Amino acid sequence: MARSYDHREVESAARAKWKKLGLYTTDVTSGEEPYYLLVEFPYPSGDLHIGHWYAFAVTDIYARIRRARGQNVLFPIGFDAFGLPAENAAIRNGLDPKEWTYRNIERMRGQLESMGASFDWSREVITCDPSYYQWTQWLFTKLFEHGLAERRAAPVKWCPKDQTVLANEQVIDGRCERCGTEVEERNLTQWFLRITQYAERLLEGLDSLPWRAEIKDAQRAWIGKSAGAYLDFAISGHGTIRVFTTRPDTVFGATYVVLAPEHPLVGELMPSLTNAQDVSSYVEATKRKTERERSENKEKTGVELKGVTAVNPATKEEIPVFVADYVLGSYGTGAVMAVPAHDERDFDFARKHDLPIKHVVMPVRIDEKNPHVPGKEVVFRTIVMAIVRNPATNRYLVLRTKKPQWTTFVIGGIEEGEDVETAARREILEESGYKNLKLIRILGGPVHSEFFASHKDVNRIAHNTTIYFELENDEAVPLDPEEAAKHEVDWVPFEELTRENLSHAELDIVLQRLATGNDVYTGDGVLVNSGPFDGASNREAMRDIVESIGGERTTNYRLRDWLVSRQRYWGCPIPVVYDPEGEPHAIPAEHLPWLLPTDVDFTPTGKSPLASSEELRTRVARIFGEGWTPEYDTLDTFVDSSWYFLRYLDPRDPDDFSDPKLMKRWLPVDRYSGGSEHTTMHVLYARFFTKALHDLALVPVDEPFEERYNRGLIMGPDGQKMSKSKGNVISPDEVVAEHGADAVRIYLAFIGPYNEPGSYPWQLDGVPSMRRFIERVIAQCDRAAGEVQTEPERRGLARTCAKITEDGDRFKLNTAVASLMTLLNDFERHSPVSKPSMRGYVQLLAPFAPHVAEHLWEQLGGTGSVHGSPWPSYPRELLADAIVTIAVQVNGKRRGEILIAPDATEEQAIEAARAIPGADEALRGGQPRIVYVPGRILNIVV
RNA sequence: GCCGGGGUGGCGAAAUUGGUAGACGCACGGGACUUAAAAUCCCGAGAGAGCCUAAAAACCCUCGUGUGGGUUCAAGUCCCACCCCCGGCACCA
Repeated sequence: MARSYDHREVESAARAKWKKLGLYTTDVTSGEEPYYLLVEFPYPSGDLHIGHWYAFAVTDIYARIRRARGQNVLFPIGFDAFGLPAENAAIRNGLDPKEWTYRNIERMRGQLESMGASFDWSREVITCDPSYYQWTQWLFTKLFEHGLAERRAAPVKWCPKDQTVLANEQVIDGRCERCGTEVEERNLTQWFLRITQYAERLLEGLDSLPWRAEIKDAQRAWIGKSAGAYLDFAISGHGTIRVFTTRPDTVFGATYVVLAPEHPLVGELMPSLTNAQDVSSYVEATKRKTERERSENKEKTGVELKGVTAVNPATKEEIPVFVADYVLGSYGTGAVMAVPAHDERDFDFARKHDLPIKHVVMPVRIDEKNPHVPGKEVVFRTIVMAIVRNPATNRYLVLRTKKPQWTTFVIGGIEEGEDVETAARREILEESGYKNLKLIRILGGPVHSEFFASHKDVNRIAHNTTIYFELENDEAVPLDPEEAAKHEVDWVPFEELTRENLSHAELDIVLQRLATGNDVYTGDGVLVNSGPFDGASNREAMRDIVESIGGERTTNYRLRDWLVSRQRYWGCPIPVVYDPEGEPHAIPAEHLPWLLPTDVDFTPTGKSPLASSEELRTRVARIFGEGWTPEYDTLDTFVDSSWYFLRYLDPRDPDDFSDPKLMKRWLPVDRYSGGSEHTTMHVLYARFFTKALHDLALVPVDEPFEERYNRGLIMGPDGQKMSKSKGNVISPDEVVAEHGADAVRIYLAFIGPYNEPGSYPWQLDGVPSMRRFIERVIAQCDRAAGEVQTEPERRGLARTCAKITEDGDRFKLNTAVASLMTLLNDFERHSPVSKPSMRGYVQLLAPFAPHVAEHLWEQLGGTGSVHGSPWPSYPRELLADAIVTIAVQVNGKRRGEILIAPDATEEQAIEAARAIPGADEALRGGQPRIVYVPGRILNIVV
């Protein structure tokens, strides 16, 4: 008989006991099996939501499992406490951001404690506290001294509502990440951290990290490495334009050059232009557009720079120069060579502006039905293939040849001096007699195909250009009898133009061009129209082409330098002052922390509120002298969170940002758990900080996080994202008050695997069902009797203990909970269970339901705290079953099962299987093949 | 569009990495207790046929892990093609 329990009483008693025992204060200096478990610290918004519970309660379970296994676990907590909401509260309600923040922290501490989480509160860090940001500032000055922080003018994203600069990462679809306002572009002098210097190492470092593919790939995409080359295009009388391209192999096909509107050369060339007016109004119009408008409009616009031309360094041809906003000023050199035949964007632009399209890479099709015959002569031909449609019947012209039994389109060689269309018309007339044809279009560039031409007994390599005609009428001249004897003319519907019916290996590519009108070929192949490189593989020729035209092989990254200046009050002041000449100087360590002034006006003006502080100005003058001026901007809050895991090791140290000995012992963080939204920003920044500080000999490791897991998302009961407007928000405080923290903890662990992102709807019956489970455990403890453990009890405990250990390490706490439930089911079937066994059970339960476990531990006569008692180590032989059930199959189909020792011999298994009629029958007939996997399966194959 | 992750009962999910598919839980059905209900406890359950029956159960058979093919004694798991959902990136040359 289960009884209800008063979770309030049990929880407060347990927490009081832990506090008295000081159970969760980690001694970081004792070196026994240190394990650093980190979870992203929260922003003190003032209210703990269910997502926080999911983040902290489930990781707490794992911290407790590790501790129970005898390890010294560091599981710290703190607050990422600088940020916009505090300032908004100040602007809107006239509150002091500091007071607002600390009040929220106070409130959230209480809520976090209601989880029963085993945080070591003595190591709490608060990023807005001067004792913390002093070291954020100090680290910034170190980066500055080593050239990793620099000040430069740059076009920056500006949010007109928040009156601040945004990092690229904070712009989502051209809108401010926070308030959704469309962002503008402004040119300001700003502080940057030079993360791009670490692009390659940030990329390489990923290779050896055991993270999930989706995390690594997201970071790789963010870094966006591409190998290519710089090529220089001479401009008539104006030096050169340097372009970046990943496809230098296509330079022979570059038919124009495009500059981004921001490109400095546009201004320089302006005086030489005959259409300077048009060009400058285009550039101005682009500037006025938001990022969003620019990318929304997929129609490619642009203006030719009339009066200047560029010279293609490969062909020496003069080609036009354009300015167009489909080229980004911020990537590569801000200029591209346009190869419309082999680049989708250039193709769109060329079509729109009627620019020449020159094909230089041919796709390759080898006819596997008709491959080259070794030893035969190889004959090369340039040919044309004509697709002719009769619009009246909607059928296509094919020839059925007799000698090799082929069905083909009209096909033939292009003769000296002939163009593609003339050759095609001639061949159509000769082979089919039709003469009134309307040219529709040429289907892209030539295709390189290889096949064996049996009628000529030669291996053929053909460069085949396909041309598409429609029949104007079916007037035809009679065929030459010799020609007519060779083949017969037929008309077939489109559906019959398949690889089965036609002999062209290049059919797929031709039909796709016909159907989609998209002639761009971006793949690899054989070069053509490329001078000395004709016939070579484009990949293999890449290096030589770059060399031959004096280009420079290089690598480009999508990653940009990290803009850290914010025109905000509630952030870490950038520790810099300017001398009378305006040169920046790092503030010396003795003046740190460089305090945030308090005499400021928060009203947004487009400038940092710090600029309104009289105290800051006089402070600078007093310390540095007359004429010296302060830096008014504050740091992006991502800077604060890029090193907090270092501070946790030595949070109160007044003389250093962390302790070198402790860093050596505890780093890297063993496991870091957080939200997938931080994969590309926070985690990348923290990795960058670690590498940079490692290079300055300040941090012993090169990578901060050994393991990184992104947790899933808790959805509302309706499967939708929780939001106040949808009315599907679950308030953890209410659920906890009703059912108790332990039930909520178990439910969150049980809801799904924690080692993968995903979304889990909140099931309303979920928490009560876990409560029921807890009450069944209580009932079982009440019933416990006797001091002698039975063998099955010990086996069950050993197995469950092993399962929790294994599943915990994979962060699959859902199946760990299931194993506890399974064991309880077993115990209930064999009730009563001995007291030592129930004590063992309560130990295994303790990480999941720490309060009630403490209560039961006392009730069962356990000494001290259950959380101070490491799990007993169960002998390995308890894990192996003496007898297992294995399936018996006949020809792979299950016919029954037998009970047998896991190490039984094949003979014993077969003997046992004779009891199963189907198996017995199979064993009797002839010589069955036996597949026996001990402990798993017996398969009889007849 | 590109990259990544997925698709298993009514639902959340398991499956030792090729070896009894659906553990564990929710919801559901039946029963016990109760004057009754709630709570609790016991039993059942992927789908479908067959057999036995007054009806059921046991039992046995077939099908079954998005779709279609393949490899294998054996496929949720491996290979090929395709469909759908989720996440990231997206005019990055």
